[in-house]
Amino acid sequence: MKDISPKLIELFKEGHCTPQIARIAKKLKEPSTTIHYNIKKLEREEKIKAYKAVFNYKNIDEGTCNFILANLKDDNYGDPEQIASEIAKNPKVESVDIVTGDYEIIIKLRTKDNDEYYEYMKKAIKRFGFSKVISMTSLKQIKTEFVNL
Amino acid sequence: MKDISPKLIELFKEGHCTPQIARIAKKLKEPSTTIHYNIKKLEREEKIKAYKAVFNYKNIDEGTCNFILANLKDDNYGDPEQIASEIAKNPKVESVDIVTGDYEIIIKLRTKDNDEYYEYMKKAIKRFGFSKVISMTSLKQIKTEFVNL
DNA sequence: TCATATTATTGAATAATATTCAACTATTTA
DNA sequence: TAAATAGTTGAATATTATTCAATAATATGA
Repeated sequence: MKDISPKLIELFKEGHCTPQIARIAKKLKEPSTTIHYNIKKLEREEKIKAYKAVFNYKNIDEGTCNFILANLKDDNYGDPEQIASEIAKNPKVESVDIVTGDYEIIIKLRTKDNDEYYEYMKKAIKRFGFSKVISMTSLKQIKTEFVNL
Repeated sequence: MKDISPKLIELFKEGHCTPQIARIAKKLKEPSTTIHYNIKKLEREEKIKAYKAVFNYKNIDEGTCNFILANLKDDNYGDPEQIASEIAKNPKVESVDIVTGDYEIIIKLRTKDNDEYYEYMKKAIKRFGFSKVISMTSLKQIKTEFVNL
């Protein structure tokens, strides 16, 4: 047995997919060469970043989802981008934004359960120098990544 | 001229992509039939929801991104899911979650600019019966949908 | 424990699909 | 309005996914 699934999930989170030209062509009632041309154009213009999969996170051991609003300690206040890039490296982190308002950073984090979430927070507060932090746990996800659940 | 791009972007937001089995096979150094089998298994088990594109939103007229935290008026308080589903229908809405904490709903909204954002808010507050609302504008996106920008 | 059933792996054959190409059309530019 | 550029398209080709059948590994149950 070759436990390939976790590797596939990892690859699919970021890319390793490709457009279905024939199906789109049929749907839009255009020749597939026309669709092909237009997709390549979108890619050339860098409008498309990646082709990837969206998961039923409950079914892949990432059933817990939290929005974390954080402030940085004064030491790091000047360079939030650097910190944000570090945060982004974690594969459990779905998104990282630097935002306006009472908090500087919003992290969307997907973990297996509350234990894993707690472990993340414990380390993150120390490592990234968060000062004020609040979390909002997603009780119900209606739409993610533009996909209705 | 056939202005196909907007239609493609719409389709790619939700799906119309497919895995690149051959490339994954090469990467993982496994036969493509093995990769194929394992992907189909993930789909059968409903672990994969969709295959879609991620965009450089700045390049597709969705350069403005806001996190909206909202409370519902007492009238709707009992059925936030119904409201959330309505909110999710808007293609500018990337995600909708019902969450713990001071606010009931988090919306991630992508608009062309602040004007479009303002128009959305004006209508949304009325239509969905938001009471307290705060917005956090994303000044810099480091990672979205698991994809580093 | 061992027989049987189920699940997983894989190479070879086939079917489906993307890609290239060249001719043509529409649009933009100067 | 001529020339250049960008977009459309059918036919040919190259890639790739899919099916299939054989085999191997693992799980199940008496």
